Amino acid sequence: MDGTAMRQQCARAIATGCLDRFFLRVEHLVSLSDAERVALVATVTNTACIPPHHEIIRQGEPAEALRVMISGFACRYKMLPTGRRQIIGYLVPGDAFDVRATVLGMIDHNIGTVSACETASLPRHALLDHGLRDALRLLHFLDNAITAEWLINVGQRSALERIGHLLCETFFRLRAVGLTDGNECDFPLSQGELADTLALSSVHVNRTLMELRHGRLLTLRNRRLLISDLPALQDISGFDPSYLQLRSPYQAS
Amino acid sequence: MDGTAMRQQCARAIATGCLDRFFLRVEHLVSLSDAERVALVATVTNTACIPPHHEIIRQGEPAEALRVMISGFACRYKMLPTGRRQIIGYLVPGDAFDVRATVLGMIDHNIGTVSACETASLPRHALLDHGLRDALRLLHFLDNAITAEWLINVGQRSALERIGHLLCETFFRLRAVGLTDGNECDFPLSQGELADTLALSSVHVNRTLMELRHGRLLTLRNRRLLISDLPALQDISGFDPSYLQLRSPYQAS
DNA sequence: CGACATTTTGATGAAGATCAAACTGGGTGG
DNA sequence: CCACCCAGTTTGATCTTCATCAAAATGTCG
Repeated sequence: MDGTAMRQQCARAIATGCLDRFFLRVEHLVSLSDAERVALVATVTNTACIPPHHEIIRQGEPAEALRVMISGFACRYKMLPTGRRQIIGYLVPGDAFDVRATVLGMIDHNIGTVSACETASLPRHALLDHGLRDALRLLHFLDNAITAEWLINVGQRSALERIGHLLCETFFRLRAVGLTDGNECDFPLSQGELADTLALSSVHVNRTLMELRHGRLLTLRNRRLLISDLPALQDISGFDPSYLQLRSPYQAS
Repeated sequence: MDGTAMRQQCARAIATGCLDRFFLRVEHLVSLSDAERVALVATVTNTACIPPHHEIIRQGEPAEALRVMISGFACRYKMLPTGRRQIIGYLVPGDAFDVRATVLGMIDHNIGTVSACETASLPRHALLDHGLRDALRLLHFLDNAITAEWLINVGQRSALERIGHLLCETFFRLRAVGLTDGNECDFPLSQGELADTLALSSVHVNRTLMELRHGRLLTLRNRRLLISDLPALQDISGFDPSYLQLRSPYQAS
């Protein structure tokens, strides 16, 4: 159950496919050659497995390499002196932890796992390649766009809309890296975590989820999300995927 | 009263000091040589004066140059289909409109003036200089950090804390570019604009401002902000300026 | 099985929204 | 200089959404 031990223990070589989701993600933005992909996989210095509900990065900790999600869900968050927590973003497979860390040498928020996660580390020098450098910049722009959308979500939308919007967003992001199965996907967030994300109480999240279920829009059970009527869900939650910058087959609903 | 006409009319040469606030801002992050500063001023292609409450950039509009605020307040915002508006950031003198525009060729939100504004445009090629390129990257990181802080503000803080936090933030930002006068500064936002920023109703903003006034923390009158007790204001609003990345004399309270 | 986290349900309370109207104050034109 | 206008501010009354508190039900995993 000890995190450090667990990480070391799991730092076995992960198959060559460890960056596959990352490549899928990146190729929504730029094209990489086979040679570039192979070279990049070769630079992976470290892989780690982290158990669920475990802190990976503490705010301000030095972090020069770029870490990439291989599998699992993690979240960025900040704590307030009152003990309240605001989750400011999710990391899904293929996402980079924080592109800024490669410049600033640290991350200005905490990152913790939601489900069990595997990560890979790319050393800074591996990121200088032109195509990849551009892609990372665009990925960072995207983080930005998502945070702004969350601000709008929390600021202007009702509980029902907020939940619907987050579920749409996550579904689209997972679909973009090939992690959906029809209209289903993994969704390991507890209602308490949803609450910390959407600035609602977990009780209200619960009641709103039931409302969505009774409206036959979606079911969220056993860490699995099934969206029964995506267009309707997008409609009631005001979700427009264009800010996610996904390539066409995934862009449209 | 017509904006386009007004812009053309005002597109006179603005004195060589037009980037002074921008340089003050940038030099919190990197050092520029005199030569670099002179060269940069020489590349300014356009200056404009825009009247108050006027849209400058509409979402998606092409915008390749980097525009910089010379004077005045402007805001970034997005509209929802319901007609509600969320302001997602403010631009004060010395700020760049949107660093991403120089890469993406467009801005993904609207920008409008709050008070009358002057802006300068720097063509893309002028930004390749190494020191400045780094600075722009850091400025972009900063936009990020501010947006995340706003998400926390709207998500987790009470009306009183939210208003106090925004006022502290703005005061610090203005002080960093030499636009404060003791514990006073210009603050041209209406209560309705504060409401759209903080996700509150303007009625509630009004009542909360009075509460702050009665608590002898600050006065906001005639578009002018006077913070009577900055440490106390920071304290009640949970404001920690470190995310603004300002150099030391302005860093501490 | 038993401990523990998570979900569900109920009852009550509070922060802030909404609606409506009066008041203020600066700017304009006569 | 005054009358007027319009935007913004202030005040009051009422309503809604969501938070909080508490406890029961369900599920999970060693």
